[in-house]
Amino acid sequence: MLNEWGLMTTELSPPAAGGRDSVAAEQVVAHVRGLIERGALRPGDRLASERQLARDVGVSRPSVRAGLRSLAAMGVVQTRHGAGTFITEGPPALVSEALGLLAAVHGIGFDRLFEARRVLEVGSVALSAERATGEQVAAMSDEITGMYASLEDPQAFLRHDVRFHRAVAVGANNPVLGALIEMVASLHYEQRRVTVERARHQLRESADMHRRIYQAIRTRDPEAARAAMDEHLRQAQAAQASEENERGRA
Amino acid sequence: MLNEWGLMTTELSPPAAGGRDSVAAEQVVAHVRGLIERGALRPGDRLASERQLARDVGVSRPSVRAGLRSLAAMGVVQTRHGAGTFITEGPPALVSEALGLLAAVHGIGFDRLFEARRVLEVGSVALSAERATGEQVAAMSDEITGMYASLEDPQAFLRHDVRFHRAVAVGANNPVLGALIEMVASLHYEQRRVTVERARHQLRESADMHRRIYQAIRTRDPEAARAAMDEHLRQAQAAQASEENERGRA
DNA sequence: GGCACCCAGTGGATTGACCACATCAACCCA
DNA sequence: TGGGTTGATGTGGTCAATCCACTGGGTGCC
Repeated sequence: MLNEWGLMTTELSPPAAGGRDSVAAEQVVAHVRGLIERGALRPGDRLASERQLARDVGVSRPSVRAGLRSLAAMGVVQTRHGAGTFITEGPPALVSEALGLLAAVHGIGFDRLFEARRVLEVGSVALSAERATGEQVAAMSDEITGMYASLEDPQAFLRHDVRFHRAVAVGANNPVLGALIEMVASLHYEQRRVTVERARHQLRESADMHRRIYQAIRTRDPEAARAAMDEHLRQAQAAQASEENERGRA
Repeated sequence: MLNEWGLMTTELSPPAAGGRDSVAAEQVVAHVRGLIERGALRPGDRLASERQLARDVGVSRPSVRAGLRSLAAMGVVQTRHGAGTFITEGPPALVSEALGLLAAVHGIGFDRLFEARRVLEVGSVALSAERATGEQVAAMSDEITGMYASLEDPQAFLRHDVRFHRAVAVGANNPVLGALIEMVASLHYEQRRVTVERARHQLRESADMHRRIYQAIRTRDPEAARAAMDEHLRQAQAAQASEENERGRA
């Protein structure tokens, strides 16, 4: 699919992307992809055993394992020792480890990651204000309530925070945006588990901020929702940055 | 790292040893990740040979290959037969095949993909209007010029189209956004190579549209840039959708 | 009927061997 | 002397055979 570089190889700009990998393993990937595209494999379904796949595709078992490992690294399948290999279940999700490694390789700072998240979530909240169902809006409301109820428990507060943002993404009814947001945001969660403890006194302010976002969605006002989310994330980014600096001095 | 496992294997003699999942290959990934995070591996660098890595990490060569295959599937490394394994060079990029498979598994339509791209590019063009360097703006201008010069050559036009959008993403100076946009947009290119041929008579209109985006960036007007890009992509999405329908009837 | 156990099937990992490819240096010929 | 050829060497790609660890369900015992 991506191999049509005939379009773009004209200059240096595009990723050189030459190295075509192993044929045998790619045959396995193509085989599974075919089954998926034909609808023969759905989320949660179990693939044939490695030994059986080897016979089906006509390659050795190590090659089958290589192909399945590629699919697993892309988050398409999950393997359970002794049980089998299964199409990944649950909401569409990309492997955030890939983004983490990409950031490490290119020395990408936390601010750039946060900025990308802001673009995604600001766009997403506008869609959510336009088309979130009553049920989805109610789910957001629940998390806001949970935040106000957890002002003395940072870890619980963070849990509701995360789930509110997830609910907003779900309300946008776009699984691609949802997967992208989750991939970027998941790189923040770990760090925030630490920082939220020291931000105890800011929890009320944060809850108010989230409530403003919620109300904009509730009243179907995309522009207000966009503005509120933008302000919230800019503020959160600044807070995280100052935390970063303090840790740097310590 | 190795000592830890050495201890465990000695204790493995009694059948009670606690189970670990798929360790060997992950050790390789962790090893390479460590080298990257320590700055010992930079883009373009060659990793140690598989046989050497096997000795370094203390696992077999197939396990090394499994780990490297995971990293390759995530786009972190590229393997060249007979030459070695290298840290992926060029601008930061994610593997779009993963997104394609994700879309196939969950039956995600083209409109959702296009919508995600719109969110990303609209946000990106605003940043680009704020902070693109003179050199970057000039690069965009070149592509606009190229588009007007290629009104009779759809394939060349498309090349400039793609490169203009890339230039805008680069101007945003956010490698994460750039990688995300490229991942989503690359799923469109293949299809557009076909559709652009039949849209010959719309090329001038498309060029005008792009020029409007460019001028908004040139005059440092993020809101105008955002609006122009939004309109452009909504229109492109609609055009593609109608093409889709026609192909369905044919 | 309930429980423990066992076993067939599955993925995980290793060894060893062989093949295909890329690279470069030594070589040979013009 | 110069340039093309060729071979050695090291690399990744593939395979076969084998054993280990785990899961899940069935079987037999209590």
